[in-house]
Amino acid sequence: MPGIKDVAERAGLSIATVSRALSGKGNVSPRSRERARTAAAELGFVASYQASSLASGRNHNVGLVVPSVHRWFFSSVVEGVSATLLDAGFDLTLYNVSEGRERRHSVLNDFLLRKRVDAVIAVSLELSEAEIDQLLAIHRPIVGIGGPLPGASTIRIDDSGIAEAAARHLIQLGHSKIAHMTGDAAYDQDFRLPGTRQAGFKKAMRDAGLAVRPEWQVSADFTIQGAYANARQLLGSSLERPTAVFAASDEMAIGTILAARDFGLRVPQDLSVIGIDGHELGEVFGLTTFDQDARGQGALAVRRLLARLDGAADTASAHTEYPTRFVIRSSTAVPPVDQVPIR
Amino acid sequence: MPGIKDVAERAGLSIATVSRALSGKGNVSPRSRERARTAAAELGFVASYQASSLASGRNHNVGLVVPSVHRWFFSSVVEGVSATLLDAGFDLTLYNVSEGRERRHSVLNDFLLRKRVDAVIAVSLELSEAEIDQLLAIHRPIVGIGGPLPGASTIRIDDSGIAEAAARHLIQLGHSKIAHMTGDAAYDQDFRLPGTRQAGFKKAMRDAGLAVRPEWQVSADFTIQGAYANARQLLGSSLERPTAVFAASDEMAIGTILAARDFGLRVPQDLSVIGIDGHELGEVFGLTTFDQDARGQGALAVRRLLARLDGAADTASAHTEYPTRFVIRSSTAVPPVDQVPIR
DNA sequence: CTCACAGTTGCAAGCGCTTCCAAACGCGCG
DNA sequence: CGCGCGTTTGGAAGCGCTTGCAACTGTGAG
Repeated sequence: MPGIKDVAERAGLSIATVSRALSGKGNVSPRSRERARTAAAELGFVASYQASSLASGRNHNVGLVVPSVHRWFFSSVVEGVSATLLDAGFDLTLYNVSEGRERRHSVLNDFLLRKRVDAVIAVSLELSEAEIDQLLAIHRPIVGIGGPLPGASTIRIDDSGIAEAAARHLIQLGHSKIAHMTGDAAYDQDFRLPGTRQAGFKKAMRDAGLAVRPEWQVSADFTIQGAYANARQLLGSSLERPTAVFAASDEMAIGTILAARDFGLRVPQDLSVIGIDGHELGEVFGLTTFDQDARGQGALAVRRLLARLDGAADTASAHTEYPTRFVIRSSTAVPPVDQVPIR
Repeated sequence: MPGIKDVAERAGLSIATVSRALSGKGNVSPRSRERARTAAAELGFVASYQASSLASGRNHNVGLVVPSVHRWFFSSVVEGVSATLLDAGFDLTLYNVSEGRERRHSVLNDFLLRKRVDAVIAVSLELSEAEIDQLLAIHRPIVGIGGPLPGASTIRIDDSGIAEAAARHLIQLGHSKIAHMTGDAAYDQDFRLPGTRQAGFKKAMRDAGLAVRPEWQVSADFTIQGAYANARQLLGSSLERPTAVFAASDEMAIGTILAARDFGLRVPQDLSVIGIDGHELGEVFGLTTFDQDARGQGALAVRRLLARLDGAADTASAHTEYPTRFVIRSSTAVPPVDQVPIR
């Protein structure tokens, strides 16, 4: 395996000049640069990351911490991050901490601290103060996506505002019996967003003078199948049935639609359903939703990190509210006539 | 940020001894080991990966190349790989080469060759000879999952056998008008599996003396939404309709079921559908399928690599046929009576 | 023709570890 | 009590790059 020394010999240059020529830093005459380049190409030389990291302190590697890689939002972010990073010549080290708290602990402690990453992107992670301190202590740029991350730069959508708008959309259509499917309590430890979206929902209901019925507040694990099971409970119950469901994610909205179909409920004639995400599958179900461009959020996070690594003005605590797009499809409509508000 | 030197000072030992104590290699008295450990703990010292890699040649990092991170199979593999690797104290560098050929090229050339990874796992990548040579040239363990990878160790399921069994299942139920939804031709460049599964399907049909009608051979991009669109074409066509569909993946099977529902077709009364994968969503749709434990395949790949890194006997070209499990649910049944084979 | 200066280049000192080697040590045995 | 052996230890040489520094080159101005 060729080293920079071999390239230097072949090019008839010193190691130092070759290094500068290939890295693009420092002044090198066009002629030397060309020589170094061809020599490197001929030998198939690529600088060793570890050696150059060690010497320069720069790793060309960012760590991405996600709570799961299966759920739509996370895999979309991974995709956006990955593509942007690869373009910039950076490696992506993935830390999937789905297995719970200890795993996360060891990741934070043993892995991120090993100085292998130049920066870290944390997605939807609600960290303890101690964990945050630990992260900040390594003095590397951090950006959080989709969750609060005190002390770090964050990118997130207006969860509560969107939830409010979603509920309002249903209300304006004439619905008053609106159920909300939120994230599991178990998840709320990590992601505050279920709570935030729930808050937006409640606000809209309150503002409209509508009751938030506890029996219509259900939760699931953010997956289609989880939501499906719980929506069956909700819709199959002998109690009064809501005319609309606002699900905190598209996957849960889809699960709800599937459950509705099982009971012969037509969407939207018998039941309106609205989600949040912009899941690719939404189109198949005609799902009305708020499209949050998760890929784009990932890409933005990377761009921001790279800018900071390039010494951009300190945007350490820049908070971006990523825009969303309201996509009205066919899963929402006026409530069934025989069920207009009684009042 | 503390270095090994600080630990040595604090412990009253030499750098060399501390290194040995913490890495567990070489002889160190229990007393010194203990001292080194506590000193390291007190300082929060963690050895720098790049320095130790540079010195030792071992990286504690494996590269994972996947064609996508959205599709079920890949994200499941990522999960299995990630968990197993993290347990072993290894980092995972993710290369998502979904963006096509050039991206893949640059990944292979610039990234993997940078000697940052100790081993690589390539998922469903059909590589050119040159690319394979390149990979093998770095002299690192490689294992391929779900696709052929000449010269490397591979893990895969018996694609053609399973496909054959799936088709046979339909045939034994009495179906003769069987459609097959395979992977897009575009994908076949990368993954030979659509072709392999198709071959199994055709064999079963041939063996049963059944015709493989070209108009019932459709393909999609392996996603639910892609399959949905194409299944609508298939089922909505004015031509005769098949009584069963064998989809090369669960996601495509689900897309097919959704399309069937659109046309008022009941599954399985009017249409039987069978898939391959073991997708979590299969349960919601009562999908009959062959469960391939993708997570497990990822985990196995890692274990195999680690064994090789530990100097296990050369299993460089070990090929494992990963077992699958036939899961019969409610999406397959005898064909509708008014449509029994005409012959 | 000389001087100053900006643009190039090479030398060599690290970056923070691992590991070879030889020296120091402790022990049991003759 | 001394010797030899196996164990433990520290010194020091790298691993393959980057980069500060000083030396060098060529240019245009004086």
